[in-house]
Amino acid sequence: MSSKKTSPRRIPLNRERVISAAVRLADDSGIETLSMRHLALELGVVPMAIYKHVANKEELLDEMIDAMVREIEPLLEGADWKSTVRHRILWARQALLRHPWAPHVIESRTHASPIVLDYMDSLIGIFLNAGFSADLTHYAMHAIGSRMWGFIQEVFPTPSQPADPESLAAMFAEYSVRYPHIIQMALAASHGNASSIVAGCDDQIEFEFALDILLDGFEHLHEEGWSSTGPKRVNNPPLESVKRIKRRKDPK
Amino acid sequence: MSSKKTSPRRIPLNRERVISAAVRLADDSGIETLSMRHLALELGVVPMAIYKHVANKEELLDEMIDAMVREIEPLLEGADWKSTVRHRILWARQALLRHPWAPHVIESRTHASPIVLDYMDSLIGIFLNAGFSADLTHYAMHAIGSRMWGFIQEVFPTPSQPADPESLAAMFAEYSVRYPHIIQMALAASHGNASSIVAGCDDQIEFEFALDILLDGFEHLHEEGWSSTGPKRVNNPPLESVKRIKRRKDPK
DNA sequence: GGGTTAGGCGTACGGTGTACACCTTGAGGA
DNA sequence: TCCTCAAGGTGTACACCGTACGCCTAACCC
Repeated sequence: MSSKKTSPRRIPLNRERVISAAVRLADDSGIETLSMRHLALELGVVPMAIYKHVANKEELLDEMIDAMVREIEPLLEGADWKSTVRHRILWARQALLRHPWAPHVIESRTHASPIVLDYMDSLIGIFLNAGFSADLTHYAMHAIGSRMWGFIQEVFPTPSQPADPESLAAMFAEYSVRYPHIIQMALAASHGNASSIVAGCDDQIEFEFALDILLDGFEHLHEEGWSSTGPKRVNNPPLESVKRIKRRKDPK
Repeated sequence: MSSKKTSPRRIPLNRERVISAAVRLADDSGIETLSMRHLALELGVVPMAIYKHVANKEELLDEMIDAMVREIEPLLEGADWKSTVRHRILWARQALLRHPWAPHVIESRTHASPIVLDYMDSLIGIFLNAGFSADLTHYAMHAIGSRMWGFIQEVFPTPSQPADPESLAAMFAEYSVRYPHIIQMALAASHGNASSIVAGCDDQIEFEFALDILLDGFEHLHEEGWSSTGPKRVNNPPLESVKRIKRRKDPK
């Protein structure tokens, strides 16, 4: 057909193609099936070929997180700190929802890349530019924790329910006596519909619930001149939060 | 020497010994070196011998978490809900600090064991018995997230610093221009001592900081009759938190 | 004393990340 | 036109992992 020169020549791999293929593979098939061998298969290449573009798997995972962070929208200008932070984090959440593997990978990182540091720096800057003390900003950042990346740790997902109705009813009955509070709470979450207990959670609402409690808390502490070494001066009767948050010993 | 009957007979393995050896190995050498082969070596036994007492590694990890949860002190009676929850969680934190591997393992669990469900049920019970609606309790539990286990997600730990002073100074200078806000915050955290930026964090204080903001937030919402479907009736001018926390669309 | 069985042993398989040596190919210079 | 060189794909091999499967031994019970 065509000349031998052009047709069988494969377009060469490069770093970007490796990374985007890894992201796509993790998006589609889950992070647990992302092995160097699978990725190589996907790229039509032998496993070791990947190592010509990426030092090792850890570096590949680092790059995947960078790619995700780059999807987070830039700051909106001119708004107050609270809605700026809020929008930023909810945008991060949108980016993260496209990549379900991201929380797990983020948790396994041992260091932050420049891209990640840029993101954190700009988030910190929102607080500082709003007049927050560096002290309070520091604590606020820790309190936000993984929320700054748009996720919270959903440890121990709700147990899987049996499919057939009768064993589901049996399980429900057993749980009702052994874990009455869990059942009571779960029923409220699913609006009293026992058959859809698991489906009752709305991740977005739950996420914003805790986020807003924290932002409101930061706001109060900021207004009252909070400091980690104890309240400096409090004109009004101190709020519960100000009384509470100070140095403490172990619960023992 | 002694009779052949008694001396060479090894005390047989059992489930408890396997689990406690695994916990000890993870405590001492880190979770990443806890392989079935290493554990077998530790027990003076061949790897496959372990499988006579534990179905597989996942079950072993489940049991390790159960062992950790059992170390959490029982509820103290008679106190108000807030300090009960607070003490409970700070106790959980104490148990967890003895086992640095626990957060990572907890995150990797796919289902909750009866022991874990017991713990969650009793925690939920504190809220419900204090008159919290099941609705608010549900959201509060999600907001607490991994804090109920005594940890928060410290994603991206502070980058490791070079040991020798001059390259540390160079790194500091580079960071100061590229990540000015991070440096400003870090300096405050280490009380202005640039040489101990990393050591500046006090995990316990940070943990209690966010915990107390959340508990105070729950308290306010409870007092004001919060509901996930919107505030039912608010006599006083609504707090910022009440105005804020209601159904919202995506940030888009 | 014969059978049963709990529990430790040995081998083997398929998976992983990746070190290392080799080979192919296209580009650039003489 | 030929040689050289480096970028990049290939193949083999190693150490590690979890664990399936079959065997063997010792203690116990009838």
